[in-house]
Amino acid sequence: MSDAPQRRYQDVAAELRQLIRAEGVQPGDRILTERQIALRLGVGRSLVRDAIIMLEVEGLVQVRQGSGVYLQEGAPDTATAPETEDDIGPFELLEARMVLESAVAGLAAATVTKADIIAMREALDDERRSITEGRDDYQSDQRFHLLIAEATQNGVLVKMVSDLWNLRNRSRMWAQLHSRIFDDTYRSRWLDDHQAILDALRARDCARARQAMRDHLGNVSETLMQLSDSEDPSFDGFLFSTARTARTL
Amino acid sequence: MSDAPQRRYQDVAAELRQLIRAEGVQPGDRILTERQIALRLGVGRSLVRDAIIMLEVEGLVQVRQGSGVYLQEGAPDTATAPETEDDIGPFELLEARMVLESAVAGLAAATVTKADIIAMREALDDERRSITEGRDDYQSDQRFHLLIAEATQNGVLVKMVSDLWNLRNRSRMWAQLHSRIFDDTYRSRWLDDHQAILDALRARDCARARQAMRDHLGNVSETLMQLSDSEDPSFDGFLFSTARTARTL
DNA sequence: ATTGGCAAATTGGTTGACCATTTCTTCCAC
DNA sequence: GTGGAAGAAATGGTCAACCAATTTGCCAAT
Repeated sequence: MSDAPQRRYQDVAAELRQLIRAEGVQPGDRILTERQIALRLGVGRSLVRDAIIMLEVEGLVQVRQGSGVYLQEGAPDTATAPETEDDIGPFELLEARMVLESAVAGLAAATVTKADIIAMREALDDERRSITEGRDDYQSDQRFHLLIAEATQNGVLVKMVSDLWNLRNRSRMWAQLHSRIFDDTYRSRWLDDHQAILDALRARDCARARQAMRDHLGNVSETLMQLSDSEDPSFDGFLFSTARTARTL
Repeated sequence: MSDAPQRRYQDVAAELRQLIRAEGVQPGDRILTERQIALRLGVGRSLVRDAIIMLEVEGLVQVRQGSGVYLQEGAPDTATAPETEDDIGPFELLEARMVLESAVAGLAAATVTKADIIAMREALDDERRSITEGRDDYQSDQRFHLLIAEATQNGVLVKMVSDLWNLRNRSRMWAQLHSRIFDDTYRSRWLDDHQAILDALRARDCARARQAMRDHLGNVSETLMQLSDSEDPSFDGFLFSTARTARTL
């Protein structure tokens, strides 16, 4: 995707998370006031407000006017989950997609409607066109996967799949890996995978849909693995063997 | 959980989503400027900025200084997914948890360490204490489920499970349902479920762990179904039969 | 000693002016 | 006519001052 330099409030949010952990704030407790934080981090208060809104949307804190900012009850330990902001490894992401999307595909096979099938077929036509025209565009790919989630009629599942794609689109490492794909052979293969998934959905065969999605993401993983440079210190392939995941699904 | 009146920027964000849809903005296009939106909606620009940050964190838009605000490529159709802000039905959420957490449990069985097991056992001890002391507190329940996700060593999966619990904790309808649980029998039963999951994880039995998690959430669903008033117009149980889901997993 | 209410302090909310960056326009040199 | 540089316009970023809601604590009335 395009450039998009990080916005400053995101850095401040990261510092703020760290600060919350350092202060040993417990869930339900009040954290420092906006003014104190601004002073402490040496930034303006509006920047702190922006950062707090980010943490609020993420569900980490709760804001009450006239009272203060409170650490949300039941928030994951700030000590154990600091990687929200770190860049996410492609294979870590693929493993998560394998876990979620194959189960979603299985469910979708039980709930898919004729209209869903038609929309999916259009997405695949679009993808085929994209490949032959040499467009470097993953719109239709993403659209196909989202349509599967939408077929479950479950808004929460749609949001989760959508979130995963957002993570991918924002990942530095993924963009880096993606830039190495100069061969359209891969995309054709993935299109075949998609067709197989669609066929399974049309047949309303849950087990086959699940298996087809698993195979597809396994293929993607394999391709990316070949393209990866295992010498890169941030290479995370060895940690997330999709073979391991496939065995447990 | 406590009161927490909605913050104004969230309303503005909702209006802004609607505005984007009404204007027919396509992914990749630039939306109205902050000043135009402020004028259009009759609010201050800072409020618009706050709303935009929310949409940015949600992955719907992208902000570029000096240039404008752009609709993120590959964002889910603003027309088809307006329910992000609506309250989420308990059974819709339970179905999503069934899909995700059972797969996560299966994977965790392959990756769990001794330290993980110990931490989980402590969480269950805490839960047992919580029940006998009559504390009305779901901290240890949530903690147990999060520990399972953490055992996969996959930060993305941890974040997804954590997000699901956040949704639950913020759900009006869930709070309403929860307030009807006056009988500790349910919680004891769920504790037994948890123990069964832990046993499967200790045995590193993927299939059994998956099944135990599925059964557990099935039990929760059944209990809530009995507590539900099917006359309530917002009752969504009929839409999300967990039997349907269980068949496909 | 308890309680009710009032006032001050604290806290987040809002506004408007100004800053930094990007984009668009214009005009001149070639 | 074309290319490019300069500058004007537009856009998001930041800040400081002020506003509104909430909490706290004191003090008088009971």
